[in-house]
Amino acid sequence: MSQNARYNGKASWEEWRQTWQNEERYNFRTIEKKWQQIWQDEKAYKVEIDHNKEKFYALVEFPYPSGAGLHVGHPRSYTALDVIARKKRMQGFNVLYPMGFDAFGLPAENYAIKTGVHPAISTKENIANFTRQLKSLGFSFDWDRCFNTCDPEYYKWTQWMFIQFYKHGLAYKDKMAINWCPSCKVGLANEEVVNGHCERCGADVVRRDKEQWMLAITKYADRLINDLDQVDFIDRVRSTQINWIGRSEGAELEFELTDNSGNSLGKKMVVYTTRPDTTFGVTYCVMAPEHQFVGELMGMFENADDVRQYVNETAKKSELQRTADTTKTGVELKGIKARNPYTGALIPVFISDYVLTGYGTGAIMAVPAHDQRDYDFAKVFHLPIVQVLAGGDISEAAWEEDGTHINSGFMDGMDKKEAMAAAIKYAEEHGFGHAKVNFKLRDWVFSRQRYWGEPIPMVYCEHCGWQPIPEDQLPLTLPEVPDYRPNDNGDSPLANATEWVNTTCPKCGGHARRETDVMPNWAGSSWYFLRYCDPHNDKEFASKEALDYWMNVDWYNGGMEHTTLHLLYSRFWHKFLYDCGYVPQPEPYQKRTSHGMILASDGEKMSKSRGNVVNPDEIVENYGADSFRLYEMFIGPFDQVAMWSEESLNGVYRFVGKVYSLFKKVYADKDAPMSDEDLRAMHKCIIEVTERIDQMKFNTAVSSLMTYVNHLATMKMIPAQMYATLLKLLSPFTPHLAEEMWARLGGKTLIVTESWPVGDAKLAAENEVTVAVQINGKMRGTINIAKDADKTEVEAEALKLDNVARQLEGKTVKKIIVVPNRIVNIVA
RNA sequence: GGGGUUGUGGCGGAACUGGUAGACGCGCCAGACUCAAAAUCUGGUUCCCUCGGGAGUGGGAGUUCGAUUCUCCCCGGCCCUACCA
Repeated sequence: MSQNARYNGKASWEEWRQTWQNEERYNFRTIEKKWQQIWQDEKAYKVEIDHNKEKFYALVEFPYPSGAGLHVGHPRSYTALDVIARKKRMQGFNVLYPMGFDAFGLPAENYAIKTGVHPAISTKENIANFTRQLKSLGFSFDWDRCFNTCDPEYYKWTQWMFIQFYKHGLAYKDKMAINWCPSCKVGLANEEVVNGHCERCGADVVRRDKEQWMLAITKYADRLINDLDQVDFIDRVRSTQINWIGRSEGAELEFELTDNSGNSLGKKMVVYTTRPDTTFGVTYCVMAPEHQFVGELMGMFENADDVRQYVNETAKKSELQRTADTTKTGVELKGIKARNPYTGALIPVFISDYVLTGYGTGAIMAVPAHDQRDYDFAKVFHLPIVQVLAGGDISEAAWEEDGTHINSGFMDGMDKKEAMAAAIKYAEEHGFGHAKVNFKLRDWVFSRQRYWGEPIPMVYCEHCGWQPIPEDQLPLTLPEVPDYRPNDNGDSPLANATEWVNTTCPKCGGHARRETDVMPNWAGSSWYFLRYCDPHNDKEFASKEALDYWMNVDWYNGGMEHTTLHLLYSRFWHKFLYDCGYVPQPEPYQKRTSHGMILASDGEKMSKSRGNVVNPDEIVENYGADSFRLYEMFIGPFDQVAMWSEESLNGVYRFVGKVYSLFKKVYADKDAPMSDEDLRAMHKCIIEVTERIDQMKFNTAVSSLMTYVNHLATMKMIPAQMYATLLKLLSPFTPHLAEEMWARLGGKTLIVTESWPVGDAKLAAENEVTVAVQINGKMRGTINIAKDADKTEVEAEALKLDNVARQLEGKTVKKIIVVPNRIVNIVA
């Protein structure tokens, strides 16, 4: 290591000392820059595979490099895992803590449309700015592994993986109603539609048919739920995922369609229900207006005009309009009936937009007595309501609780479980139905009619159909285009790059056209953690050796907002690669935690429009990176929302200054003795900080450090060991300060390379304890007594207290409860 | 409607498997230093009080010698999701 850099260019520690020994204030500006330079020059955080060491892979969600720069929310996650990574490193682990950029995305493209600046250029600038900001915070990333997803060397593999999906039949093209944003002129995934609005621009989303590439994530739905048992995800992430996948068990039942007299029309309407046991309460059926039978049977309907009109109205409605208004509307399909397969009864059939075409079979059997939506509909259309579950009063509302079956033929008297089994058995025996599991999860719409994304590596040949481009021709790079605007037909800007679009079929050599849609921005982030293992590999996305050594990710932290999208997609993607034999484990992340958002001091989300955004650069400039980091760890419970407070930040800043100034009291003699009390304070701090970092209780870990510093502050002189221990414990939080003071203390190596202190519980233990004395559960005083003192001795001491004697006057002691080292409760 | 999460001083928040509620920090008050201010340092700081005490962790009940912690009911905040049959 270059001693000069360490000693600010001086030849020796002694010479260097002359320059700072009279310094009053902690000059964080120069000191932080100095250490960042040293870490960079010495590649202090670079890691390689080392089979002699246990690995630890810490991961945070890589940012989208927006033009706005780093948000104070980013460092909450980054600092937390930096603290964990640094501690693990000092505990002897080979730690991989990488950073990169999720660089494809709409903002860069929208910016290009506005200004004409190519997304590649603005993205590059933004990445440079983000990198500068991240480096200014002293994170221990291995920068040699940094990459961004819009680099062809990276997306080459994203495209390669898409081809694997295609080859395994999991990528397919389908014409389907998609969410269409008329403002962005882009198809959106369900997940990108927020309350019927476009997630990005807020415009009303409408439905529109479009040929889309789809990824068959639903084929993995069961495994995405079941394999959660193999990993350690915090409860809310786990339950959110399960909820999103939305598994439900029920049955598909066939209802034969007939004319008014009960003559079969030769069509069987399949409905999905989670309660086949309630079929005796079915009084009508409903199909989605888009259901194929509606068109096919149009000629049968006596009120065909009304039906057509309703179908048209529904088609025009946006998602928002369709879901916002829960008043039931619909039209009866006059002229046809459905036959209840259990009872043989003929019941009316309706169409209504409360039945969705995308879930189940797009048709339902309605049980108004026991489903509120059916109940509401039945009230509007004056349909009979037949109770089949006992309990409740159905005169006002549906009874949605369980109850013994009544009016249910062979199921009478049964409970839910028995009746479900009986109903399904009956359906199977009579050949009109079977048990069926359904999911809310839909297949992943993988096409975007956009420019700034990975080109989908497929060509269409009139003779051979869709063909993947040969893998040795990857990457298929984005062509230059004159205009980034999607056209009103919904075609991608790539459609205008005629030369690029027209190509030859890899199979027959004839004329073919390239796919002009690009991938969604979730593509690149679905496997980036694999690339970190071996980022410069140009033969494979990562070598087997690297994947075997580094995977899984041991600890992944990120925002709750990515729980349903990124986290689910990347788990699916990884499972697919696992099935193909490309990665060693079925799950990518061993442990997933989530941090709370940082709100502005007014309790609102930080936003440009509110003008309450805190700029990290200013914080670093005014308080220093260490104070910033430490404050973000101290701000509150890590998993909960926190409000930014510059006053609290100032308190932490004072603490940093205090640690600096305590150095003046440090004994030159390293072997100076410590009192039992000092030893106790030190070991207590070691134990608490170590435990609390592991539990992500960073705020109380910092409290422990503060308590320890308060102890040091009361001492006249501080033994070097006590101060050195403080620096080591502090180093994950405030690495610059720790390095500087470590060097001033005479440390010849980076504190990063030192080992983490080990606490001794025996030394941390008090030998005298304060025991509370209560009478009837009320505090009346305390006694100081030897630890683990004899019960009778404790009782005797407690009774000796003046206050206790006074309170007990005229009362008889019935019982004395002694909790060792804690409490004495006298019951009188 | 469904799911999750949360409610403790003036504020952010501590409190291990039920055992001295308010750690730590902010703010505030007083003192020191200063012509003064900032910065820094020292002490105090849940509320009420007749200075004996009393009340107190959203509200109400319960279990217990003892409840912020466990059980039941009710009220509120925040986040996600939503006509998913």
